[in-house]
Amino acid sequence: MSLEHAILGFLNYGPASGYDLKKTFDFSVQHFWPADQSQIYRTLSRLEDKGWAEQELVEQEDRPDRKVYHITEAGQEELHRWLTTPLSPKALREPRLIQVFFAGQLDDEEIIEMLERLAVAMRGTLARYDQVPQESAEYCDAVGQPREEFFWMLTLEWGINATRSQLKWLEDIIRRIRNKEHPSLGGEN
Amino acid sequence: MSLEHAILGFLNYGPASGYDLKKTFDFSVQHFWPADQSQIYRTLSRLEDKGWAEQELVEQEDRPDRKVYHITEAGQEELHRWLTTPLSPKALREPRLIQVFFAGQLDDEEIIEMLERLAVAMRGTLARYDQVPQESAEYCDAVGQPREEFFWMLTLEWGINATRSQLKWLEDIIRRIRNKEHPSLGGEN
DNA sequence: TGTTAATATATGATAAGTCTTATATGTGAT
DNA sequence: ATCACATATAAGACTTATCATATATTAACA
Repeated sequence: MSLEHAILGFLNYGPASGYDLKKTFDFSVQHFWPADQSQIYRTLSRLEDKGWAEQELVEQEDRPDRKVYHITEAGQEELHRWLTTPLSPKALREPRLIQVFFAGQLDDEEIIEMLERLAVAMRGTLARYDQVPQESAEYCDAVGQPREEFFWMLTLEWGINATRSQLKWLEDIIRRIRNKEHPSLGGEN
Repeated sequence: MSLEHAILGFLNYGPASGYDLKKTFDFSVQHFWPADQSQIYRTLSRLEDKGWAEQELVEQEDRPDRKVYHITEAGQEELHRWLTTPLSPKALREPRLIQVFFAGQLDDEEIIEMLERLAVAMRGTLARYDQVPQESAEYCDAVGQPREEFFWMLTLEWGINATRSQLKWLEDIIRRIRNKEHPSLGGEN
């Protein structure tokens, strides 16, 4: 399971509470792996059950007590094992492509609307990617590991690259449909 | 939920049983939406509960009886509604990027191994994409709708385009790491 | 004769993720 | 004085997906 290992990955940088982790997810990997708050807490206790993390209660006076988790040796081994294990292709799902696959059942105007909406969403994604380096700069500084930062930026590059190439393709498709370079609804074209 | 609507999409081409649908999924959308057999059957009965599909028992003498499902008017409306509704960005998950994100925790050899393995998987995906047109030709002929075929081929193009651009990016990264253009483990680079 | 594959459907157990709500405290703004 | 917000954790209900297994029939194959 990916969330388990993503959490182990972050714990390997240093101890953290569920609350910390939620924030970390939201400004680092949120664009390719959004994490639910309650799922983070549940996963943390599962990590403890498996012996991959240990809990430490940190009492606070002005705020609610924190449960800070540390990665264990077994956890580090598991993280390393997972990082060097290929993911099954079943893990990959593209719900947007299902919409494209069945788009022929819509009329041309609706299709163009749908594809334009996809394009708008992608341009939004690209705009958000521009913000990520600023947002995560603080965290990068805190961790202060240039090697880590290199790979974080790689995932950003991946996202930007993938989104750009998909957007280009999308724009081409919209153009082709606008030019009626496709079989029409009910026609034999 | 995407599986529900993907099934509605296929039922909109014509009646089908769970068994038929499993085969249809396996040679059409399997590369971006693998479907579990038992999940297909459960989803079919859910579609019936919701009034989006109707069951018809087709008795057979030499083989087990079939439960053939037809889409209803309500089902067609729901399909249309879904096709024209934007998907939430939460639906998108890239487990591979989690591995890249934490790759800095591996040593350089392991990273290159991991990335090479990703590249091999992607080349395999590209090779499989080449087969899809042949595999689905039979189904396309059966449905005989050139408009549908156009959009099916679009999803293929999308997949090929996305995989190619990601592979190119990956190869560039591997080259950069081989050239030591990244901060080293434990170093201050 | 026994085995495997294809046809056809389905349940049970489990895993993983989402959405809502609850609880408790402190701070700053209106 | 109250309202919203930040800090902090967590359970309940539900949805969706996966994995293993069960059942029943026929045909091909060794």
